[in-house]
Amino acid sequence: MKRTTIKDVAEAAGVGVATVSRVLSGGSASPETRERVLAVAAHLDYRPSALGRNLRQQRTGGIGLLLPDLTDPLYGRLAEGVLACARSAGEPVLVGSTGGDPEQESELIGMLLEQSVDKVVAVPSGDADTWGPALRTGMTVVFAGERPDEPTEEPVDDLLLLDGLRGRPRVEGGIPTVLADDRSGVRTAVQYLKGLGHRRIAYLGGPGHARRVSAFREALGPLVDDELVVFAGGSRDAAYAAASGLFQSRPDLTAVLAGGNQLGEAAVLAARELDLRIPRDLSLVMYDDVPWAELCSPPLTVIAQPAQDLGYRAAELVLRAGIRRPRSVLLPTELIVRGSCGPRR
Amino acid sequence: MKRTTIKDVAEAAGVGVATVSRVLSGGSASPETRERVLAVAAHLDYRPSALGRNLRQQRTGGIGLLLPDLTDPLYGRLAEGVLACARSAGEPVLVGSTGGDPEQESELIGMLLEQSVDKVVAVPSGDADTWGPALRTGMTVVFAGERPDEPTEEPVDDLLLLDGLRGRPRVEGGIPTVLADDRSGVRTAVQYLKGLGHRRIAYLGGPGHARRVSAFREALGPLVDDELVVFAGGSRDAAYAAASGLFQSRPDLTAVLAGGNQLGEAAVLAARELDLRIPRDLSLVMYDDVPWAELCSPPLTVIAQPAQDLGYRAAELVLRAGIRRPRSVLLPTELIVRGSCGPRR
DNA sequence: ACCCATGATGGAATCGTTTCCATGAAGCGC
DNA sequence: GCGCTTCATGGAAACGATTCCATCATGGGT
Repeated sequence: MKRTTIKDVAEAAGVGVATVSRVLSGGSASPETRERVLAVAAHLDYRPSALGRNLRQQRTGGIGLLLPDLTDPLYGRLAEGVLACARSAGEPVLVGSTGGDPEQESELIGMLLEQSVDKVVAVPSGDADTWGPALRTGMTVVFAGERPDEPTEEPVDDLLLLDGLRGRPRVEGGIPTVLADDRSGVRTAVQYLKGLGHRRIAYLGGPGHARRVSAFREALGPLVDDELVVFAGGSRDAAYAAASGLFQSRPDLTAVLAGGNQLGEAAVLAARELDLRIPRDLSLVMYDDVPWAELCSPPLTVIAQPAQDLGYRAAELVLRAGIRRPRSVLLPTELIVRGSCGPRR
Repeated sequence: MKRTTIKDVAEAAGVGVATVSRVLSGGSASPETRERVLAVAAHLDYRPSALGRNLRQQRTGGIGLLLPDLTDPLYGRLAEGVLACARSAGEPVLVGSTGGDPEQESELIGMLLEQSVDKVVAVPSGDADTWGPALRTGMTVVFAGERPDEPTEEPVDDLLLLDGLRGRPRVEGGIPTVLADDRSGVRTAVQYLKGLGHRRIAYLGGPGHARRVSAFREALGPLVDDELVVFAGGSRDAAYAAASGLFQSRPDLTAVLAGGNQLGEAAVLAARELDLRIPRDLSLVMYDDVPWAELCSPPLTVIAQPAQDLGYRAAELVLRAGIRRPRSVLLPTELIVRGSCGPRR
């Protein structure tokens, strides 16, 4: 049950190991030697061991993928994107799910470090401190879908960051990031709701929503009401509690923008529980298009992000790093109007 | 930017590399040496390279995870289970998504082989041929959630297999498998529907549903109508087409069991399109509980599988293999009654 | 006082691959 | 025919860890 090594192939073909290695990695060799080696290798079903190669070359092929939760369809799609890109490049993918916890994230980074994985795509939960060690050892990191919260949230800062997206060094230390254009997505949704006559619009947010919230405030302008911007923790229960609390404390609101699909779920559930009819009593726009949005009755109006592309592009960036200095990318979002929004009652 | 190696630690601590290795892996060493080495290692932020270790030990820690599609919440949960178990064991996880295609599965197995991953949890798409190479090289494989289709589907065979679940060698060559108890899940659902008075009950199935279908036939007994057992390919479109075709060709059916959440989705959509009201015109039971099942209106009655446990147990088995010869496991399913089933109209 | 057991320690081999370098042969121009 | 270049080729080093084995010191028993 021993693995066949390059040495076995070399012996069987009557050549040296160096020659086998060259043939297999495309180096120069005489046609007849090449043919013989190839034949023998195929016959012995030889597969070069990635372990030996990586150890020698001081680089592990393979990319790491860190995200908060594979259960969330958004991240599931993102992961599929990364997997698709990695597969076409023939690279293995190591995944870890952080549960949104910076500490677990940090632990998982440690594991990747131990595995000598030097290319990572991450939906970050932690901040600069969490990612410092990774960067210091020379890991190539690309963030996808999220970006570590900035210490300050002033609009001017955010504008600078957007500017950075067009090529300037990033505030986080130049980590390239693939994001959906939340700003424009939120703006479109808010304007749509405004156009329907809504004035008291709430934002139901989760962790890491600094960008979306600031876009929300900006789009709403003078209409913004701080009481209508609420945050829930990461869990389903917290989301439900937040939604329910919001609807009960402010029965005057007529529209709500849920910042993620779990929050949207919570909003639908809470509304049903409180006998608020959608869209008659309450208009709802949910961030992220998921299959069940169409199954809901009424079907939910959503802001769709190209989740799979997010992952694919991020993986592309991380693989190309070194060849070309990676730049950040902003992908478009789309407002998909279904049936969960109506005119202000 | 060079990695700090065991040699660096050894020099800095004024000892030999062997001593460092021993200290770090719990071998014997004098207290003061141990302390000094530990201090130096911590100070240099030393992490042993998994590459070196694995190469030497001829075994890669780390487990491979192969499943059809991370986008499907069922597999997402299963993956989270595997990840949770792996994390608690400190093992990295390599994932691949096969798209349900045996050829891609085979390719991914090849990649795992190259990476010297010798422990794999898989939701298999291919058959014995696909998995032969993996087994021949001594990989420890555990199947989860699915089992490769048997060449024959005779009930007697199936009974033998169930028997096998209690500990006898399996037909596939003894690969341990962690399954949800589909047989009992389907039976419960069918009896529930029968109890509501339904007689013409359809099964809407997908690839790899041999077990569920045979359980369905068995539970339905003489009521079974071959025209009411339809299969769709893996895609959403195929599922929708199958559901729509079924409803149109047999308007006399009064209940349907959808064999997976994508099929359930398709059924809800098709029913809506054809103006069939659930549950008035049509009762629906869906396999697998997903968050949106509760959001649907009416909320869907489902057969819940412990997807996360499936993954966790499978990972446990694959990690324990060698210590204890792994046995197959059957986990219970549960019928969750919500609002999508009514009495026969 | 001597010898043996015990335990700490470091050197060196090893895992499978890539890659540098030396060797030898062959081809070519003069 | 000689010397040069060019090319195929194989030996050996290197990667970073573990582990076998030899060495050395110490301590206890006789």
